[in-house]
Amino acid sequence: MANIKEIARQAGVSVSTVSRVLNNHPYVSEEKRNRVMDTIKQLKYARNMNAVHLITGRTMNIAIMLPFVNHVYFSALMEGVGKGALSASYRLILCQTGYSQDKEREALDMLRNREVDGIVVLSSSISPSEIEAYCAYGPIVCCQDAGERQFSSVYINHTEAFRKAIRYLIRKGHRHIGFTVGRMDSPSTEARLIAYREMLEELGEPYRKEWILDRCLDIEDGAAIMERLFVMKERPSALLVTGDHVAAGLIYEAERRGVSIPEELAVIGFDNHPIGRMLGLTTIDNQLLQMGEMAFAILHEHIEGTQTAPVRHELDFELIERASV
Amino acid sequence: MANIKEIARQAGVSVSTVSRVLNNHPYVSEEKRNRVMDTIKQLKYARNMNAVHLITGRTMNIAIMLPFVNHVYFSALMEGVGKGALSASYRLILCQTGYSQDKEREALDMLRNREVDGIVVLSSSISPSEIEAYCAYGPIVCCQDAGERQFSSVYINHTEAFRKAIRYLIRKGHRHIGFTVGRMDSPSTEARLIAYREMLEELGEPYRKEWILDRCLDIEDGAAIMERLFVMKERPSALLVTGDHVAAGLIYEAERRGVSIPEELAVIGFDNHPIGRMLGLTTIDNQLLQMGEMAFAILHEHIEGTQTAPVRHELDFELIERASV
DNA sequence: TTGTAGGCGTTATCAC
DNA sequence: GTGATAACGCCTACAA
Repeated sequence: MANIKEIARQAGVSVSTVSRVLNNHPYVSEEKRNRVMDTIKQLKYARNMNAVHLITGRTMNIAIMLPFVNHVYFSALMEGVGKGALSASYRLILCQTGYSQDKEREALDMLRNREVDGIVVLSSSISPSEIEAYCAYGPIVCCQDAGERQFSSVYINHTEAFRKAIRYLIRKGHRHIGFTVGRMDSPSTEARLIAYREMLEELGEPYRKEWILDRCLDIEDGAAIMERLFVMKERPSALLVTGDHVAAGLIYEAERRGVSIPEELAVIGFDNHPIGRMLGLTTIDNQLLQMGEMAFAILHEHIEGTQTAPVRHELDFELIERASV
Repeated sequence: MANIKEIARQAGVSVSTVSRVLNNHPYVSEEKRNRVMDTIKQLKYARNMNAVHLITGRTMNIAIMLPFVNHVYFSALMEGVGKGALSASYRLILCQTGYSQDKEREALDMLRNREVDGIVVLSSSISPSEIEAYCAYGPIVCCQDAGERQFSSVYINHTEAFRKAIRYLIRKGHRHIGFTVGRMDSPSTEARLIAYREMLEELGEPYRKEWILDRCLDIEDGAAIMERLFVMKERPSALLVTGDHVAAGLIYEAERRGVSIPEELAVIGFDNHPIGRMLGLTTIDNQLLQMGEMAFAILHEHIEGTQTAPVRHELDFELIERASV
C-alpha cells in the first residue's frame, strides 16, 4: 500500500506538498498539484486515517450509547443524531449496552482513549455523577435530564408532560388513572411518578400499586396489558401508556376482546409514532427526532469549541388529540 | 494527558515494559508490573488508541452500511450484526446512506482508509461489481445475494421464498394474487418477480401491473393499500406483503373498513416481526437476526484470516401459518 | 511556493 | 526480563 512518501517520490515533490494537496491547502502550484493528483490516482493511494487521527488528535467519530438498537424509541433518536452527524461529516459509533454498566463504561472509555471526539448518551443505567467523571476527556451530551452537571443534556420535562396528559384525562372525566412504564427505576419514571402522586392527592384517590404496569416496552407487552387489567378487582378507566407501540398492542387487544376505546378504556400514548397516527391514538409528541438532532448540534458546538459551558436544553412537547380518549 | 513515556519515567522503567504491562505480555516481573499499574492509576493514564491503530494496522471497528436506521428490517439486521460484534469486541460504525451512491462509496472508502477492519453491507444501490472493486482493501460481507463475487454474502433465496408463499396461496384456492414491494429496482424484487411470472404462466393469468404495489415500506404505506385496492376494477384476492409492518397497516385498515381477512383478502407477510404474531399474520420468517449474526461471523473469519475465500451462505426460511390466509 | 525535519503515541525488533 | 531504537504514516512549523 502506497503511502505519502511514495507518492512524493513518484511525483517528484516533497511529502509536504502531497499533504497540502491532500488537505486542499492553498499555495501549491497547479502543475505540482496535478502531478500529485495523477500519481495518487495511478497508485490508487488512500490515506491512512489512523495516522491522521493520531497527529490531529481528532477522529471525526462520535459514540452513541444506547441499550438496544432494535427499539422504535432509540431508532428515532438515533435517526436524529445520525442526521446531524451526517451533515457535519461525523461518523457514529454504535455502543449497544443492554444497560450493562460495564458496557456503558466501555463506551465512555472511548472518549478517554481518543477513539471518538464526543459521545451522545441516549439512555444509561450508571449514575449521572459517574458519567460526569468522564467530562475531563471530552464533550458528553445526554438525552435525559440529569440536573446541573458538567455535561450537557437535551430532554423533555417528563413531569410536565405527564401532568398535561393527566389534566387532559381529568377534564374528560377520568378519576381512575393508571400508567405503564418501561422500567420502574428509570429517571423518566421517577419524573412521572411526581405528577402521578400529585394527581392522586388532588383527586383524593389512593395509590394503587397494581395500576402502575411495569415492563411495558413493546407492542406485545401492550397486548398483554388487557390480560393484566381483567384480573384486577378494580380497573382504571384510563391508561397513560409510555410508548405508542405499547399503546398499539393494547388497543389491538382491546378491540379483539370487544373492549371499546375510549368508552371503556381511554388511552394516551407517548412518542407520536406513525403507528399511533394510524390507530387514532391520542398521544404526546416528545420530539424524538429533534431531540437527537439537538443532541448532536450541542455536541458539535462543544467539539468545535463554540460552546464550552454545559448546556441544558428543554424541548417542548405537544398533546395530540385523536380518538383514544 | 500523560503518555506511555511519562508513565515509564515516573515508574522508573522503559516504555517497552509499560507497553508489555498494557498488553498483558508475559515476562514482566511482578514488582515492575505493579509499579507500572500504580502510576497508570495515579496519573489516570489512558491509551491513545489511534497510535495503536496506526502501528497495529487494525482498529477493531467494522462499518455497517444501510440506508435507514429507523426501519424495523434494518434494525433487526443491525441487532444481529451488533450481537456478533459485541461478543467479539468489535465496534460498529454506522454508515447511513439513504441509498445515496456517494454516501455508499464514502462508507466503502473507510475500508481503503484503514478506518475499519471490514464492512457489512445490509443494502446498497451501487452495483455489486462496484462493491467488488473494494475487495482489495479488506473483507466485505453483503446481506443480499450478489451471485459469484469476490466478497461474501449471506442471504435468503427470495425467489424460493416467494414461490413457497405463492404455492401456499394457490393451495388455499387463490388465483388472483398481487404483491407489494419496497422499491421496484431492488434485487429482492427482481428475485420475486421471477417466481411471480412463473405463477402467472402456470395459472394462465395475465400480468396486471397495478397488482404490484410499489413503495410500500412502513405501516402507513400498508394502510394506504386499501385505498389503492378499492379503485381497482379487478381486485386480487390475496396479497404477498413484503414486510410485516406493511401487512399490519393493511390489516388494520381492512378491519376498519369492514373488509374481512382472510375471507375477502388473504395476506402473507415477511419478516416474522412481533407485530405480525400479535395480529395473527401468516408470514415468512426470513431470519433477520441470524442473517446479521452470520454476516458478522463470516466477516470475522475473513478478518482473522481463518477464511480467505469468499463465502456464499444461503439461509433457510420458514412459512409460519397463522390466520391471515 | 516548496522542502526539511520533528513529532504524534504506540508496538515491534533485537540486543543484552 | 529488560531496554534502546526503529518503525507506523501523516501533519506542520520553520526555513529557504
